Amino acid sequence: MTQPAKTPAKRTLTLRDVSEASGVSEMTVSRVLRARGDVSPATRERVLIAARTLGYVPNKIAGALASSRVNLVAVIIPSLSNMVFPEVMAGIAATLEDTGLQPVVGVTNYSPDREESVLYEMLSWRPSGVIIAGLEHTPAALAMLQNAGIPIVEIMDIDGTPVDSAVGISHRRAGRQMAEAIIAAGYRKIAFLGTMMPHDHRARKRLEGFEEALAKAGIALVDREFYNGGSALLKGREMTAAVLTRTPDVDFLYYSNDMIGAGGLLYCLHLGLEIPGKIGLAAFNGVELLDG
Amino acid sequence: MTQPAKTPAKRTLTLRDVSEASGVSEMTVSRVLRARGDVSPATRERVLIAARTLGYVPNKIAGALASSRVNLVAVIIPSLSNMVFPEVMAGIAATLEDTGLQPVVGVTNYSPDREESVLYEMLSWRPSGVIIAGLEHTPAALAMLQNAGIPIVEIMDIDGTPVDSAVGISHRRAGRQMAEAIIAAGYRKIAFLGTMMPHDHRARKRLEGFEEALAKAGIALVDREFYNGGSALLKGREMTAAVLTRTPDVDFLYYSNDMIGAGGLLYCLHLGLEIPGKIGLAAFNGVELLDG
DNA sequence: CCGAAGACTGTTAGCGGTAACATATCCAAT
DNA sequence: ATTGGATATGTTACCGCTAACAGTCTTCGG
Repeated sequence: MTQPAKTPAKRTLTLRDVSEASGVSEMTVSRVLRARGDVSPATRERVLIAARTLGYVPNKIAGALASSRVNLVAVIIPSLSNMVFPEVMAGIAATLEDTGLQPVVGVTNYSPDREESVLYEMLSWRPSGVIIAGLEHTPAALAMLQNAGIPIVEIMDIDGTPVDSAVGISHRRAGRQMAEAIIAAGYRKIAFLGTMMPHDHRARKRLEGFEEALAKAGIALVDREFYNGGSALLKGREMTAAVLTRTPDVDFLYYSNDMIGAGGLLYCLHLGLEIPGKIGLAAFNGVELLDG
Repeated sequence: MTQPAKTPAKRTLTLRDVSEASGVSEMTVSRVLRARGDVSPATRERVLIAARTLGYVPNKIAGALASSRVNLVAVIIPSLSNMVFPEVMAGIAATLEDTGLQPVVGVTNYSPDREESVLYEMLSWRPSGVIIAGLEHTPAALAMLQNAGIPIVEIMDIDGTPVDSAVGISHRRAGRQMAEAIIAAGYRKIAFLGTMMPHDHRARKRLEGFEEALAKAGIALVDREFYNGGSALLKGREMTAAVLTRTPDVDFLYYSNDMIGAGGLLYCLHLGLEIPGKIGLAAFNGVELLDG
């Protein structure tokens, strides 16, 4: 079986190929391609042309091993199906844009065990840093984070103790403030509609803060409806229908996330309910929508 | 400056550390950790305990270099802010789940140049395969894909020629069928609301197919409204308002994506427009919503 | 009791780059 | 002319791990 001359047996290219094609040492090629150290313009040109002609793509695996420098940042989040996370990703990507760092996403599906294994997998690529959502981790995950010897940033929550540093908001406080605003607006028959995920600690903390503030005002939730799965308009409709049927005198619907909130809003409009007169709605996270 | 005995200067651990701690060769440790080859149960146990005690995390960079095997699959998509893409990601992740392969996402923001550089960056990690959205790429990107020597799958579109293999739907045909259905339902004053992204080829093809079918029925769009940016409820409202003001007699609104469609639907409901009597709406992609 | 066939473990030689140092070259300053 | 210091390029020794092969030690049939 012969290869046609035009397809030269396609071995993957190495620095050596470029070096031979341009008549300089591998080291010089390496310097050109990384724009490091002094290389004469003429040589640089020759090398670049050779590399481009051959279609050489550097092998970062070898480079990273040799230099023990990796331009990757591990980003570990619970999900992509709630728009908050893609938004956070976009923010991270934008920030890293001109640092030479590259985010690599890992998704845990709100499972602590998956978080642990995703983290292990990511750390085995020796990233320069870790950005991870939340402050709650398995003991093994915590140990890995502590021993990784790289910067660790825990995001989107500050109600707890960070391994290294944490940025984000207090969800407990957000829940409290939401409750206070709702009470101040005069609503009293308040229902909660949101995620049941046992491991969505941020949602849990918001609800805790919310109920705490309600309790302080001597109010309890008149109804609550939980669900599993991503945030979706349809879910919001269904859940709203369920609550309105079960508890017709409810006067406020508090959603744990924006998308089901929007679904609920759609449903209420559909029913012709007067908003915010007859019934009020609020949700957390806020796709830019509002002004029901 | 001395280190306290408890914090032993934290060098990063290697196979050698585990090998010394368990009294076997590095090779044997390697075999245990990869569950490859024969190792006696007793030895395996000792090694695993040592590894766990030390908190050893293998270095995949070195492993990949030595074995030239990488368990990564590059996934290149235009955006994360349109829910289609996170959904596709979830599907890919689920499929790869038990193959030992791991998806790595790259986002291009619909820019061909960014696609090219993201691809370059990804290929430099020598992934086992590439999954990339769309069939339109820069010449350089095409060359890289062709020369990578790994499986390339172009997804979400089949209106064109794939480098290797393509899976997805024909957006041109989808656009045509949508138009035909709308015409069949009796609507005639049809407006288009959607993305202006010059490089969203799928949206473009849908619109082309749509107009093609309209033309065949002797109909032209009565209005069109374009925008930039992610799909968002608010945008849908604004655009819908603009169209309804500019072209009051419009009887059908065709949105290029589901989220702005939902925003438009909200707005129409808000106005109290009768749907689908007075005005019809349709959108592409479909977050599970429907039944306006 | 010997040799062959497992079963287990060790040794050696890279994988494809880069850090660090060594070696030219060339030119200005003495 | 000599020298010192840029400037430009090459050499060497790994980075941490694994493929391939080379033992060593049992076990077992004849």
